[in-house]
Amino acid sequence: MMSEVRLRFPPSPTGYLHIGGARTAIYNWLFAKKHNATLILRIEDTDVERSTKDSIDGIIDGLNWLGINWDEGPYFQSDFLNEHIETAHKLIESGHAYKCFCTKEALDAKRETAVAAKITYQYDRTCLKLSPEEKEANEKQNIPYVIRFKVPDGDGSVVFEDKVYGRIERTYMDIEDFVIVRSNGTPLYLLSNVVDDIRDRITHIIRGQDGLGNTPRQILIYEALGAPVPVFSHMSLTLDPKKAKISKRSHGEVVTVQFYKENGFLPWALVNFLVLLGWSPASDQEFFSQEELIEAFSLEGMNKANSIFNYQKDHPKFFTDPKALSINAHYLQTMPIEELAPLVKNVLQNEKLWDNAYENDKKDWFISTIDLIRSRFHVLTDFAGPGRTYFSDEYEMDPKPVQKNLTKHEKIGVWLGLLAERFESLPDFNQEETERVARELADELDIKPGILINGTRTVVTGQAAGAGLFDVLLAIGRDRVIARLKKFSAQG
RNA sequence: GUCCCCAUCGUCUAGCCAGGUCCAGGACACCGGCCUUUCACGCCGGCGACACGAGUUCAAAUCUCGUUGGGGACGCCA
Repeated sequence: MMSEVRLRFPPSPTGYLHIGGARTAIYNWLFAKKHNATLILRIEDTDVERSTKDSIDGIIDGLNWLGINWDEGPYFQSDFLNEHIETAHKLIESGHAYKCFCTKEALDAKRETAVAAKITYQYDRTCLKLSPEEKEANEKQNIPYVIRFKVPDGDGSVVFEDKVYGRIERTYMDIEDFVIVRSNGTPLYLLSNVVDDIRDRITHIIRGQDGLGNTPRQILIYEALGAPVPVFSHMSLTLDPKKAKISKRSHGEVVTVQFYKENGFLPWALVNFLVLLGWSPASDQEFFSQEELIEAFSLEGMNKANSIFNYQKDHPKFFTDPKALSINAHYLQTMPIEELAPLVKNVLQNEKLWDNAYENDKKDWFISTIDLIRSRFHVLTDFAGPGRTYFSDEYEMDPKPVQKNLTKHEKIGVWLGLLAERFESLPDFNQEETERVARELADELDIKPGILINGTRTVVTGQAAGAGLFDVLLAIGRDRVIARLKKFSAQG
């Protein structure tokens, strides 16, 4: 019987889900799907000081939104504290760990001295060398102690085969006897994480490269416990354009998943973008359905070099990485329109632009209109921004086209008033007729048709860009077009 | 200070493991042209990279060593 493949995503709930964490979750999820494995969500909430309920909710909400589902959990690390402590005591009994009575102050002093002298600091094993009598005396006096893992002696080393980075070796001498239980009796990450992974029978660990340094120490714990060591895969990190690690603290909202949810991203587009940050398929395919991505995914395609999340603060055109935007636009413009409609509904509802008729009497109009205007849109929120003019009579006038297409022409008010009349007397308000009439009028007035056409676009939509004008006119509808033109003409 | 990792266009990357088909391919961005009534639509084109230095070899982006640069870890955080 083949042994079960099990993975986990273990966020610590000290903030919102950020794109780096999401990327880790996505890779674990893809690997799990690909190998028919079990994915576990485990909340590592043992840092009581910083863990919050809001953060847990935010992380779960973010994962749900992205469509990343898990098979077990969420489990909470804090539920297993006793097991972690028991394990530490087992390690003492088996000679793999020992009590250390050194005070934090004494240790800090030693460390500072070493740093000042530019000497590498490592715990000097003072307490390992304690005689049985001294130990007993310390214990009788109830001197607080931490539990340290005893790294094997000699010039051996820990070696493991990372699925991404290859063979990694770390000599015992380079590893100090690390603390696994605090003096207040609570366990530390290195220990808890391993104990939980053993209990959860985790076989594959996919995590950030910042965990690479922990791996040799964790392997030592697995070995001391006689537990099978999982397969490790470390992945490159996501950096900002200055090559600093991204964090909510220094980068703000742009690095949170929530931000993309609020700014009109399609969840799958974000997944698609994120997965390409540090991974590539064997082909040069860039857009994937979920099935295709699971099929294509392989650790082989992981890039060892860190990648940059290329967003420029205050960029006039791109509010996040341009590639993310272009991937989102691609999905927005090509996805089945019936799938897009409810998402647009949601955006319009949030802006109080929704009309229930869009799902009944005006359904055909609604569908054809969003299909028409989406070709220029990049994010869902565009439907309520530049797209607002289709759903409301109150819309912004972009000053640029106003200047270029209206203000520049003294008599434009009169001309557009005339055009409105022609539209009014048209037996049939369709594409051919509206265009014919507009061109005829331009001819009579001896002006270029573009003047009338661009002026109309500006008045009717407030925008410089958009679909073909005569399609736009039909979408907005005869009555509203005429009313808007007349209103402008009267003001002009 | 110690240890670990990495290095191809501005960005994401292909190619590297099995050296020649690579004066290095794709995508996004940028620039130009075309189309057009407009445009962050579409089409066509352009710009643009093997960090550096040695070595191995008939041949190196690909293998080796070094240099430089970058990142990460060294906590009674996770």
